[in-house]
Amino acid sequence: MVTRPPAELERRHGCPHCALRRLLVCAGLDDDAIECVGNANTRRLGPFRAKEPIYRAGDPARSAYVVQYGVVKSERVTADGDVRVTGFYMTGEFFGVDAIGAATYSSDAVAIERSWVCEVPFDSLESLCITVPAVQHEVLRLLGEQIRSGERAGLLARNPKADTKILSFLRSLYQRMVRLWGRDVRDVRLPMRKTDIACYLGVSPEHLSRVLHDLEKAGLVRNYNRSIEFLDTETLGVAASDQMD
Amino acid sequence: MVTRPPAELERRHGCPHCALRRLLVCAGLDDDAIECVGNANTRRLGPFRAKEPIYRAGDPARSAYVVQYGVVKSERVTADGDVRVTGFYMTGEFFGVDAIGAATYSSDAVAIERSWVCEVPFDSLESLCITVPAVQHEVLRLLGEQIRSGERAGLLARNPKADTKILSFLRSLYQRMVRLWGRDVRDVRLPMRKTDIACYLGVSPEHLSRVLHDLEKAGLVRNYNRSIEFLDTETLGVAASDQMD
DNA sequence: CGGGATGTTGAACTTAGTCAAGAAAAGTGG
DNA sequence: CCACTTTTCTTGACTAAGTTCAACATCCCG
Repeated sequence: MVTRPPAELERRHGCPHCALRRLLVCAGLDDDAIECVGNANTRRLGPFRAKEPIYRAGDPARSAYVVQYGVVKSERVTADGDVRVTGFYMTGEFFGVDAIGAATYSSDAVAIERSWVCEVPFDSLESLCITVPAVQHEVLRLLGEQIRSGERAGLLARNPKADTKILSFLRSLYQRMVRLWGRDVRDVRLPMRKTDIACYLGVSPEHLSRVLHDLEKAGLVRNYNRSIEFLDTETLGVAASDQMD
Repeated sequence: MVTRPPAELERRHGCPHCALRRLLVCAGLDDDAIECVGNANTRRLGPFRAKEPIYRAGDPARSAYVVQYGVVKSERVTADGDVRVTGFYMTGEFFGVDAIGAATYSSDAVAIERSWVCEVPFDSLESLCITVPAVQHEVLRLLGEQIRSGERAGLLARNPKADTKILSFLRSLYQRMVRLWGRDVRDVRLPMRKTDIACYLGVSPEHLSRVLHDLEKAGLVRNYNRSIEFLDTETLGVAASDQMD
């Protein structure tokens, strides 16, 4: 059964076709053009409870998704048999896009907290691209952005210093949250487990714990048991060029 | 001045519009449809000599490229001021695709050895996508593949064990070369410098040297000064599922 | 045939992972 | 709402791994 996400978020990102709508607005289309999005087979799914999968590795890949409200992580089993988190997705962000042109998803997508998502079938998207060139342009831009953000993440991961990786991760997450909420938020708390962050960064949980302890002593963050709060937004928010590596 | 790459390669990948042509053949188009590719503004560039840039970070991003013959690397300066290699591209592979929808390139693309490339302007590609839906489909598939390969590289990079990273890197490179040459090659030699590989993997050159030494003792590779030769193709060529992490 | 770039080797040092035990939350069920 | 179990996180001591520094060998290019 599908219920609705909290009212405030409903106002901000709430239309059932939020994903495509935002895409189209970016593409500079007028209301008439946007109307035809109603024909696309997008639909809202949820709520997913914490730990509930949206899709699993091996499922036939048919749609991308946008987080409408909540937080989703993707993870996969590596060849050695360990699990590794491959991404975190917050309100308004796409996931599953990496499955375009693949037969099946290569990772699980799992809700971290109570979440709603908007499903965007690949074939609907594709036909919409053919109909409306501006949408195609916007979709290509989106895919390019995906490639770039993946590259940034890879660059971050290759940095041998764990401290740098962790700080960069916090920084980029902070920036995403500021972009999302549109204001300078200080009391933002990360919803994901520390183990997930450690797993994402390829760092041992113990070491992450120690580094966070140091960052707390330095006054940059406050270290809760289940989450992290940003304190020194000056240092964390510095220029986007610093966010990589 | 533009001369032509070696004759054998000319036969295999030689048409001036090789990139799009291959794309279209994959898309299942007939010769008539492929004919119209001639209208796209693709052109062959080269030869670039070793260390000569194809584009630089900050240049306005207008085209993707396909390596027609040779090897190209991409690299960028990180926030800390070190240089890091972000990718290697061999004959038939795309690079610069990550700049789609961006104002400028974010990395340098540099020839590693004498190379020819085929330029594919973004706007030509985009209008071709609008004209021929099958091309659009194929381009989306290509971008999806780019995202996935970036994800695989990131996963590899996050593996804490340097040995695993190095072996995975060799393995995936070996598989790419087999795919490229279409036969089981044993005497394949990697064209890039060891320092480049170390830099790409985020490992010190010294450590890479030691690991390669061990791999040579184990009979997996032969370790030349400027390059690496694959010996134990059995172990290196194992199932594609092993190539990540 | 130099001279600069590239690669190798060894030793000391630094960093991060592992193991094990304990503390703090969060979920669970009465 | 409270006690109990489970999960998640922290802390400390130890160990393994990789970096750094320095010296040397080798190769390639002009």
